[in-house]
Amino acid sequence: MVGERSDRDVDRDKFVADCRVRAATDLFAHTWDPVVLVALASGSRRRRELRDAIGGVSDKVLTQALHRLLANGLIDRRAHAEAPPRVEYTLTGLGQSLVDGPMKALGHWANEHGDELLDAQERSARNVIDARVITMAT
Amino acid sequence: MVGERSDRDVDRDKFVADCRVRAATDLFAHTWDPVVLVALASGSRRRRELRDAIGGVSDKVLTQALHRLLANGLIDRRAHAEAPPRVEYTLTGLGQSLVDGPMKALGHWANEHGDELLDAQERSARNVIDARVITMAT
DNA sequence: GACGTTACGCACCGATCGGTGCGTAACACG
DNA sequence: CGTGTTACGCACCGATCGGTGCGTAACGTC
Repeated sequence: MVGERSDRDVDRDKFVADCRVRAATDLFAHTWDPVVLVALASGSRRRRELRDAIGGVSDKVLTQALHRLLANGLIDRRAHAEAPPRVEYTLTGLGQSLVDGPMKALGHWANEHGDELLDAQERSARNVIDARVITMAT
Repeated sequence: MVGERSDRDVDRDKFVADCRVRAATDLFAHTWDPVVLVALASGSRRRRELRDAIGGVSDKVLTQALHRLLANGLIDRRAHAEAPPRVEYTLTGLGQSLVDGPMKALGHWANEHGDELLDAQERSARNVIDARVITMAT
């Protein structure tokens, strides 16, 4: 969402209470962006290493994620003139601050309340299933 | 993303490093969900109040957001048998903990580093424009 | 000289996201 | 009895998301 900001977003920002926080939450909008950040939290990695470490990301989408993170100034890209090509991605100071602050807080919250969250999700999933069964039974 | 979890997600969870954190970041995946949460941080609100306070949300999408937040156990819904109908949405303990912890941290980060983020975004946007101008000029 | 590796790019695709517009049940008011 | 309000539901739509598959430039290896 961020990174493909259009001009009309300026208008939209008038309406939402705190557009700064909006810009921040948008950093989590894409599935793999936060995952890449935590993968880079332990140091710089090559593109292939990232892909393997994360697992389940398609090549194209990883590229897009890296492009967004670069555009947002959260990571750095260093290409070495070798063969086969070697490209290293690293957290910038900004990216590091995001990982150390909000994402760490999110991790703590997930550890403490993750079970509650999953329980609630399961419960509502069961309710949906129950409702489905009932409607099919009648 | 969460709330419409399919069965194959169980397979996917094997790959991603920390699926707890994934479940947490997914809470920010939908544009308006976090906004609704901060709107409810100051106390319970009616659906219409939410819509007006946020501004720019379509009626349908607000409903979907509320459904997800309910399914995730982050908010409560209390319907009063009146006319016109009156429905109050409130943060649950879980929702409150999410707002007080991670989202507050995100707010702090946005206040401190929001400008850096916007600067980086603007810079990359200008580069894209420049590249476009160059290609059009040639 | 064929083959593998790396880091991409590009075309195509189904699924999902968010928005618009319209309908509705229940009641209150004039 | 027509009008307004509230909290939805539903159909339709363009845009975007993430995935798959294929191509490629540059080099080392056998």
